[in-house]
Amino acid sequence: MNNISLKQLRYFCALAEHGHFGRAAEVSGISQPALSVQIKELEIELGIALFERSSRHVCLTAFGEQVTVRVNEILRAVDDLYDLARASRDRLTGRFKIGIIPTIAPYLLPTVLRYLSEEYSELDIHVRETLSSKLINELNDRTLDCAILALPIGETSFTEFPLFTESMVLVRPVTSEIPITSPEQLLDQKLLLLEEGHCFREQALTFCKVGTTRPRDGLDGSSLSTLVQMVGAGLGVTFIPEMAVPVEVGSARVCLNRFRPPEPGRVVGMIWRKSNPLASQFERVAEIVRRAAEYLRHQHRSQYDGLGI
Amino acid sequence: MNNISLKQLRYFCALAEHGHFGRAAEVSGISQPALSVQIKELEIELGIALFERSSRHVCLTAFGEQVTVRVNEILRAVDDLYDLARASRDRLTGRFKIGIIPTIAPYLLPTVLRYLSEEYSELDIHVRETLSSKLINELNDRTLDCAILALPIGETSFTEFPLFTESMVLVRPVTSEIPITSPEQLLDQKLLLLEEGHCFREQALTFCKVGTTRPRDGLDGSSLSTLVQMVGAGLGVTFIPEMAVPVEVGSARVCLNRFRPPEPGRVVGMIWRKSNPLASQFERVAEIVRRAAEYLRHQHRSQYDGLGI
DNA sequence: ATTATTCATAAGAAAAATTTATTTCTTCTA
DNA sequence: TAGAAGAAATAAATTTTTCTTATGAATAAT
Repeated sequence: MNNISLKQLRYFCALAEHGHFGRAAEVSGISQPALSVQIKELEIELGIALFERSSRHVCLTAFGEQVTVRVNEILRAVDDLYDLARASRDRLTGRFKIGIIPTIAPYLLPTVLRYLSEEYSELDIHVRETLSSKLINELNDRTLDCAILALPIGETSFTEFPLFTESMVLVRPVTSEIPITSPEQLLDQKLLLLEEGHCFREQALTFCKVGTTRPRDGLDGSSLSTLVQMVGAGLGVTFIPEMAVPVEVGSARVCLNRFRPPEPGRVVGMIWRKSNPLASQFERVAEIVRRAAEYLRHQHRSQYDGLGI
Repeated sequence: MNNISLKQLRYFCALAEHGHFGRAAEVSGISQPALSVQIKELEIELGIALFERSSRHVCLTAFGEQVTVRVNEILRAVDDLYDLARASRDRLTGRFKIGIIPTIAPYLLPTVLRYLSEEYSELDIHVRETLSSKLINELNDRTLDCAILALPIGETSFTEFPLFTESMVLVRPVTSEIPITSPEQLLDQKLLLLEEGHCFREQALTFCKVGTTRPRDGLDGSSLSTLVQMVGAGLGVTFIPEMAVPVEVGSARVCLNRFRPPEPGRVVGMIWRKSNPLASQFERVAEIVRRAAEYLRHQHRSQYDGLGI
């Protein structure tokens, strides 16, 4: 019930090369008898002689010659594994699946992808955009490697890496003259929100000190873009995250207001499974994402000016 | 100074397939701890994790996935070695180098090659035609696998396999009316011989009871064909081996005479190194050569009729 | 003949792989 | 929330494999 071993194959190559048991053994760092035995074992295992021994020379049989070619390929392939490992150890390679929530994706993703592919040229990046809860499931399923979403998640199996803090901005019709005195008051001005499931919805409601359970009046939008357009049409007011402002507020006839500190907002971060062996690599990835976000924020900071509430 | 082993790679594949240490171990016919240890060793050796372990699942890392493909190829290549061995064990394959002396080659070779390639379709046959002494050197050098020549050689390191006995035939000009009473007498009729080195020359001289050392008169020919043509031109007489008759005696104006039994002749046989692992195969080869020669002899037996001396 | 070279074999030693038993951690359940 | 069950890691002991040293046998060189 024995089997060919790589050791035997390496010994075989040494002997094929040197044509001399003693020398091949020396090169292989073992004694001559050890080599003799292993070669013999290999021949027994294959059931056919690899070498022709005579007192003066040791040389390959025709079969041995055929084997040499193949064995060299095998050993090269094995050595390639080491190379592959070395390459993978230092830098992320292969497929990399990143999840991101819809209230961040459109604004952050273009820059992040640019930054990432600059840093990891060989990385095959796949993006999945969906709600936090699904991202978390997919992370647990190993369908995703990491996800960018609002912290905290509160699962002990994940590492949470905070990227940046993002303020909420109030979006009102340009015609609106009503002064705002308190967050709660906004509810009376028809607060438009994202559909159930979006964490940003919950964050907005929390800010307004309203429980999630309270029934809404059915004006939920499926995207921030839709919400802003609705506000522009005078249907109500809404919040959007700071980062969405440059993209969503352009054509719409709305005005923006920042809040007085402490501004309402959320922590956006990256998470991954603690058990993922690439965990250490992910910190580098997260850092790149952070820088991408910082760059974006810097770009846009000047483009609008809000009034404190 | 440890190294990857094929065992580890097989275990790796089992685990990659089953995603469960216990089950993979069972399939591999070892205990779970043994598998755990070997996988860990492999990961340590590569310096990077192959699997992501968590309480519920064991699954490949991105790196592990890359490795799977390569390892499968490696294991397949190793298994191919077994197949190759099995194929080579029962039948001769690969390159097969056969030597043959010039006084046999042209007559025997076409038939032998046909017979051989019929029997061993995958055999890559190389032929070397030269003098016995060179053939023997090349056999010792392992440049040749076997040789067909006149026996005996008298080297203990070779196996001598007799193929057939071949008579010498006397070739005289058709005009010759001189009766031949003894072999010695032929020398006076200008005996034409092959150049120094050809064993057939020595065999002829031996028959005429003349030592090799005696200086010749410079009419040596380089081939049997030349000799026969010279005889036809009336320059003398010669011997040729029986087998050469159908090829060499056609256009030439010569007549042939067989000798009275016991006919002079030589034993043609095949030799190979005793140490060659394919020795057993060579007996089969020799048998095929023998059959080829027999066929030839049968074909030609009727084509001429000699007169006993 | 004698010596040297070279591979094979044998027996004991070292190293590696494996087993059983146990621990740790997580998840599932009552 | 305690406890049981499942799964992998670890530990210690054992078996298997590989290796080393010593020796033998065959052949070639002196």
